[in-house]
This record gives sequence, C-alpha cells and structure tokens, in this order.
Amino acid sequence: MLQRVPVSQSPVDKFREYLTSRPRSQRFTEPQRQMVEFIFSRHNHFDADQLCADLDRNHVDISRATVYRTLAKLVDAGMLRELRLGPRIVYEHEYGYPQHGHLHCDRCHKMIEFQLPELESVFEDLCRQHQFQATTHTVVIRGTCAECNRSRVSKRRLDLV
Amino acid sequence: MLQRVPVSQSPVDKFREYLTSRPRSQRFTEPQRQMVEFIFSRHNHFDADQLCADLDRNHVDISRATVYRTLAKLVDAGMLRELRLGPRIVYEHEYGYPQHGHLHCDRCHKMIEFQLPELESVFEDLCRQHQFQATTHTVVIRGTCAECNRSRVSKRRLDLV
DNA sequence: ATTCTTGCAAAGCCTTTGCAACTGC
DNA sequence: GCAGTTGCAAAGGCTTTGCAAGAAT
Repeated sequence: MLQRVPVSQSPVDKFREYLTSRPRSQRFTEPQRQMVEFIFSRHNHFDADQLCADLDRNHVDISRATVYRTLAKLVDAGMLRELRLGPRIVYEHEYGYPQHGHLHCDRCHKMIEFQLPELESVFEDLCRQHQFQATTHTVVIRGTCAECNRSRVSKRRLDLV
Repeated sequence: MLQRVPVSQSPVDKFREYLTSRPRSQRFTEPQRQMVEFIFSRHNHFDADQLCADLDRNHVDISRATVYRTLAKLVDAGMLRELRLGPRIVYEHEYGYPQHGHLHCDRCHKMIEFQLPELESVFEDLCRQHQFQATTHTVVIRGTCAECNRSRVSKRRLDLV
C-alpha cells in the first residue's frame, strides 16, 4: 500500500488556510470541517454518491449540494484529485499522499496504487522540453488483475471440458 | 504530431469484422459505416456532442441515440478510447495510432500528444510484477502550456506596474 | 424469417443552481 | 452587519432506454 507523506498541517488546517487566505477569503464552516475530517480519516477512492451514503451512515448530516460544493473546493485546493475509472469519476487524496499511478481491474474493479519514481523524472524532462508547467498527472493502466486472470483461465479450462 | 501506425485493415473493415464475427454476430449497418468512416477520416479528439454537430455539418444524418450506441461499440472494439480532459470526456483514435500520452493545458485546453517509448517498457515491467494483464493505459499531464505561461507571466508584469 | 438496429421521445441519472434562512468573520 | 454558505427543491445537461418500424443476414 501507499505510504503517507509527512505534511506539516492537518487536512482541516490546510483547507481552512486555503479558504480563508488572501485571494479567496471564503468562510470555513462546520459542514466543511466535518467533511474534510471524514474524508481524510481513511485512504480510499470514492465518488460523490458513495461519500453521501458514507456520511449518512456515520450520522454526518450534510446536504448533497454542500457535498458537491465542498468536493469542488477541495479539488481546487489541490487536496483531492478526480480520477476516471471506467464509467465512474472517483476522488482520491492528493494531500498527504505521494504522486502515484493506478492499475485498475476492469473485472473486479480492484485498484492497485503504485509508485514509480523514475516516471516522475521522465515526465519532468518531457515538460521541460515542451516548456509545459505541470500541476498534476494521472496514470491509469486498465486490464485484469492477477486473481481475475486466474479465474478466467480456470473458467476457460472448464468450458473446454 | 503523432505518426500513424500501419494497420492491415481499414477502420471500416476492422469494425465490420468485430461486429459480425463469432461471439457477437451483430449487424453492420450503413449508419455505423458512415460514422466510422467519418471519425477515422481525421485525427482529433471529440466528445459525443461535437461529433453529432460535425456529422450534421457534413450532412451525415444519424440520430443521437445511434451515435451514442455506436461510440460505445467502437470503444468495446478497442478502436476508440475514452479520455477525461478536465470536465469533458473525449474520444480519441486507438486503432491506427500508437500508444501515447497527453499534455493538457488547463487554460487554453490545447492538447499535446507525446510518445515515450521508455514509458511502455516501464509499464510492462510493472504489470509483470503485479501479474496484471494490461489492455490500455491513459497518461494525462495537466498544467499550463508554453504560450499560456508566457501570457500569464507578461500579464503579471503588467499587474505589477 | 429472424434478429438486430434505428429514430423518436420519454425517462434517468447525476450535478448544478436560485433562493431564503443562516453563519462565520 | 456584510459576505459567503447551507439546504431544499427545482432545473439542467448529458446519456440511456422502450418501442414500433426498418434493415441485415
């Protein structure tokens, strides 16, 4: 699994600072605090709907509209990243976790995160060549995972009997 | 720009074969043929709506429903790939073009395609390690392109005056 | 002849928005 | 007290679907 990266501020503090500091000077509210705390209390991928359900289940009462609005701000703040996995758009932590890529299984939808430091330097070179100022990147490799491959192969064997 | 990769069959033939051959045995129809011909007559990125508009403009009369249904089949056939660029989901050619990544400018939405052969082998190693059977991968680097950077910098200079 | 595809319009789904009440600064 | 946020419900945008008519094999 992915190792956390040490960060100087808690997600809540970081978000408060993002919202309240200069060019924005927005309010930092209780629903926002609850959401950030909830989201960063575990490392997983989720979509808006799942988050709403999870919040409900944990008796954190926040309206759908606010969930959407706050997710958008968290993305703006660079604390969450949107990722397209198959038909779904999921969110993942960007704050407190290292740059990484994804192996996504089309069958069981398992997600394997991986880190390839050599990739980062390749990308840096590339951006330098193109004078491109990168903010983030997404790498998703789609296919079938080891387990699904095994069951597919054994299923095929059965079919042949 | 990206070089074409030689393919033994035309996109139309390839799609006909995909549809009509064994596990599927679906029909290959005139609207489908027109769509494939149209889509592969140029190399660009497009979403469903743009495609509908472009087809219209070129007097290719196909209903929205059929456009959506055929796009889905082309993706299934591995001839088109879906790509998320900012809020939009766009399609790009997978058949007849080499594996490549994308630099996507958040400001002007320019798309720069790049090929990094060394990337492919890194990914292959990775998949081997995880016994992951990859079908495709997506690499998108987001940020601001050279031009937009320049104008941003000069704008900042003006602001400071 | 049978089975699949088309076009239409309606339904669906997820996300965004207008507004009045409310809350943070 | 002012400006920004919330919740609600309604509107919005894009995609999918049921169905009868039409094509493909």
